[in-house]
Order: sequence, then structure tokens, then C-alpha cells
Amino acid sequence: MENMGDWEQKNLINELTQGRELARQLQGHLNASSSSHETREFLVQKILSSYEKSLSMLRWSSSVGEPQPIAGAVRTSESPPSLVGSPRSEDSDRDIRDLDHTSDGSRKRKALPRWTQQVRVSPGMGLEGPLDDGFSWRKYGQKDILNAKYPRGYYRCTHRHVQGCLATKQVQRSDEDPTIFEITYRGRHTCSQASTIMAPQSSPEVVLQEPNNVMDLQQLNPQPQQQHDHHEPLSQELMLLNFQANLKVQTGNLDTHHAGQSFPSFIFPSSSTFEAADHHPTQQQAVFPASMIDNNFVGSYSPSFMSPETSGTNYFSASPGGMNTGFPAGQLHFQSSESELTEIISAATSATNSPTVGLDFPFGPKFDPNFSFDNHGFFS
DNA sequence: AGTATTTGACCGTG
DNA sequence: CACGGTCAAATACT
Repeated sequence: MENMGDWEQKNLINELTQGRELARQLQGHLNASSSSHETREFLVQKILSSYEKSLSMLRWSSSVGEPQPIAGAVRTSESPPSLVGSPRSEDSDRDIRDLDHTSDGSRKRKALPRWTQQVRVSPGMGLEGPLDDGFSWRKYGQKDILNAKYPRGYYRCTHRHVQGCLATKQVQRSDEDPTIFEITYRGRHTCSQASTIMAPQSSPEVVLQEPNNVMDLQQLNPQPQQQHDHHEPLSQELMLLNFQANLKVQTGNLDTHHAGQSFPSFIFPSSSTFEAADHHPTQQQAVFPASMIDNNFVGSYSPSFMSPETSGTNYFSASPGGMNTGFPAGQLHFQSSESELTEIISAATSATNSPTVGLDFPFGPKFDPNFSFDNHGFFS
């Protein structure tokens, strides 16, 4: 627990620091008459996510024992606006069955930690709650559930086969309140979902971030209106904001730790020990810049949001500390019919994966061959 | 080409 | 043997 604890703590500090930074930004926007309502809303959203994340981390750290499944489902209610906590009749709680009965004597499916989170999409302004957990998910199935009105989507980490990451999640749209999605996570990520890493803070490099964010946004906003940035001042603004926010925090983090380093050091585990899944989930000892680690990476408290039926997910924005927050607020405003809502969500959710972040790292040459950043999706 | 998503078959549990 | 979870072939996107 030493290492882990360390990270946890760093990440936590990181997250909180970011939250503070965001709050400051918001403060600034409050005075500036130029900022739009959406922008502020966006910041609030990020701040909330930051809190959420911090809380999640705390929850985890206390249960990271590992061997013990503990797995009580942690249901996190999202969204400031009341409700959402509505306990569902059926399966609501009873997720504490993670033990594997080894009727055959052999241990197999280890009891994976499992927890759920409810994310709500608010009709009023936009998406609420963590929208993206920064992980790349791949949909592998969908099923109609007995009493559920909407089908349940099954997702697994995109890097399952490359890195043996066993994390999966299910997304179930709430029956009565279609704006709520219940996301159940299982297993922690062991993959190095890098991505968000980022960028060196050296002035020149920084620029790299921009394109990325822009890309993300565009992909996430393949919706109606904004098609082309041209006439969407709002989205533009948000993009910049998003960008800015990320950058700021980022540098902030980095600075905090190493004042003027040119680039954080990366050390990846040379072997992806999956197979070892049976044992302790993760063990990765990659050393990432705090900003990255905190994305979870190893810690997977990862709140997130997924699209309900159809649609997959993946993508991750480039945000240092609060990646889940790094959500393009572009299509934040929608408030129409459900069908439409769904569509939007899908769009947002299915944001790409491959083209994700395209960053060029300075350390091209020296990299552990085994490391599998590899696959697509990493660098665009 | 290389991927991601869709979907019905398949399979293990309760 | 129904339900819920996965697989995998077919299909859709890039």
C-alpha cells in the first residue's frame, strides 16, 4: 500500500489542486461579463467532477487492500440538482456477490471490485456529472434486460488484449428517468491509458494540446448545429476554455512537483502482466507524471459516463488531472425530446478512440518495446 | 487496411 | 431453463 497510497495521495492533492484552480477560473468568469452562462456552467461542472473524483479516490484508498473484494457497490449520485438517488427496486443493492464459488475447485473469475455510479444528463443545460472517465471502452454487447425498458450495454477496456486490462462496465439507462444512466464498473484498469498525458509545459510544446482538444470536441460534437465551428461561437469558446483549463492545471501540477522540468519521466512496466489477473489486479509500476497517474490509470475509480444503448465510447480528453472532466461542453445544451437526447449522448460517448489524442512525445526513441502504448489510439 | 459496432448465438449461473 | 453476460461473425466506419 505504500506505493499505491502514495499515488493516491498525490492524485488526490492533484485533483483538489485542480479543483481549486478551476474554482478560481470560475471566479474570474463571474466578474467578466464576457463569459457566457454556458462557460460558467461548464466550469462548475468541472469543479463538481473534481470533487467527485476526489471523493472517489478517498473511497478507493480505503479499500485498496486488494485481496479483499470488498466491492460494496458505491453508488454515487451525480448531479447537483437533487434527485437521482432514487433507489431502484430491483437490483439496486445486492452487488455484493463477488466471491467466486469454486465449484470446480479452480479459481477463475476473481472477484472483481464492482461499483456503480449514476450519471445524469440534465435536460436543462447539459451533461452533468462525470462524462468521460478517460478510459477507452469498446462495446462488446448489448442486451435487453428483463424489466428494463432500455437495453444494457456492455463495454470492456479497449486494451484488454494488449494489456490485459480487465476492466469492464455496463451502462443501463434508467427506466423512469431517461436522463439517468447507471454505470456499473467492474475491475480496475491495469492498462496504461495514457493519453492525457501531457504535454510538456515548455512553451512550444504546449501548443500541441490545442489541436487535440479541438479534435476531441469536434468529434464529440458531431451533432446538429455546430457542424462547423465557424458559426458556433459558443462551442469555440468552450473549446478554448476547456483547453485553457487543462493546460493551466497541467502546468500547475507539473510545476508543483518539478518546477522547470522539461518533461516528466516515464517508465513503463516492461511487461504487461495480465494473465496475472487472477492475482492482484494491478501492479503496474509505471511512473508517470502525477498528472497522468491521476487520471487513474491505475486507480480506477473512474467515474464515467457511457452511452446507453448503442454507442460505444472511448476517447479521452486531454486533461491532466481531471480527465473525466475534460469534456467538451459543446453540445451541452440540449433539452429536447428523449430520442434526441439519446442521440446526443451517443455521439458524445462514442467519441472516437483512435484519433484521440495526438501528441508527439519527445521521447520517441527510447521506449520500452514491450510497452504497449502502441496501438492506435494513442497517438493519433 | 484496420477498427469499432451490431447482433444473434452460445454458455454459465441461479 | 430463463436471464444476463460474452463471443464472434457480419457489418459499418473511417
